[in-house]
Amino acid sequence: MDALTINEAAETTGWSPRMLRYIERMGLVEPERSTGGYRLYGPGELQRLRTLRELLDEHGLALGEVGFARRMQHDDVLRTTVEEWLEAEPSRPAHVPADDWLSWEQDKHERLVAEAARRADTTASNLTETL
Amino acid sequence: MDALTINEAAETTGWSPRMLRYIERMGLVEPERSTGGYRLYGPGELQRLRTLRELLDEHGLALGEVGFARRMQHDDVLRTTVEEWLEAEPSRPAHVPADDWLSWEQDKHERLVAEAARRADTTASNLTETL
DNA sequence: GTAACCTTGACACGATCGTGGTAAGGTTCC
DNA sequence: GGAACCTTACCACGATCGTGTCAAGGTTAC
Repeated sequence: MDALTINEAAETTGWSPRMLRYIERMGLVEPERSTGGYRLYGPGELQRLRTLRELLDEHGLALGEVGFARRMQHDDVLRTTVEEWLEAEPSRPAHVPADDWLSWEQDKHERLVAEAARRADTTASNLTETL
Repeated sequence: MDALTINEAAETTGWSPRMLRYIERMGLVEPERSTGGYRLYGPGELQRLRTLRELLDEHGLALGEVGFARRMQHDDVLRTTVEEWLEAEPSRPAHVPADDWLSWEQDKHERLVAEAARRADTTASNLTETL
């Protein structure tokens, strides 16, 4: 048998059986089922469960957040709507008189992007090291 | 003065003052400050607050979810890592031995992280130009 | 200069999340 | 056919989220 039942999968992945059902219910890892309804975890699902744990630990994420990311990826309308709202962040209606405000927004944007670059850099080297 | 204080902004947007502070704390709408520290909501912020309400209502989202989307947008490593994990979901190569598949995943990880760092860099210079 | 407004911080409280347990019943396999 | 496993469906419980309210003190504007 090249597929594990839920307790075996729990054993090798470190998740509890309870959590495996929870993870499935929010669409993160959905194993095949036997004819009788048993969950059958193949190598792909097991690998996915292990990397899911790393994903959460490394970035301090919650399961619900990954579930939301998945929802955004699958729902085009949701994704584009959220992205549009976020892109309007340096919100600048054409007729704004305050020069100060504009330059401040500019500064903030520079700070944010610079920080992202810095963080991306350090984390990247950390990751390639530990691999 | 063409900017509203927090209570006035609450009045016209339908959010409570408490919620405006909460929204600011998770980086969704960050108003300017007066010299004395008062929040000053300009037309851009007010518009953003109203569309935020629509965004939540239309898609049944929570503030924390939009905050997470923003975090993903600003943190390139986080975004690529989550997207990579999600993309492994649907068409996992069915007959590839587990070892091959794993190393293939790791290669992809390295490529994506390196790309993220590079893009964060170039995007920064692009932005400062176009502003 | 004072009334009205704002600031941060703390306590509170229902709702949801992450997690465990248990019960009643079906499946696998020797 | 029976032991060991699985299923779904509940109840529970601490932690966090979304939101309100209050207190002590600083700011604004007339």
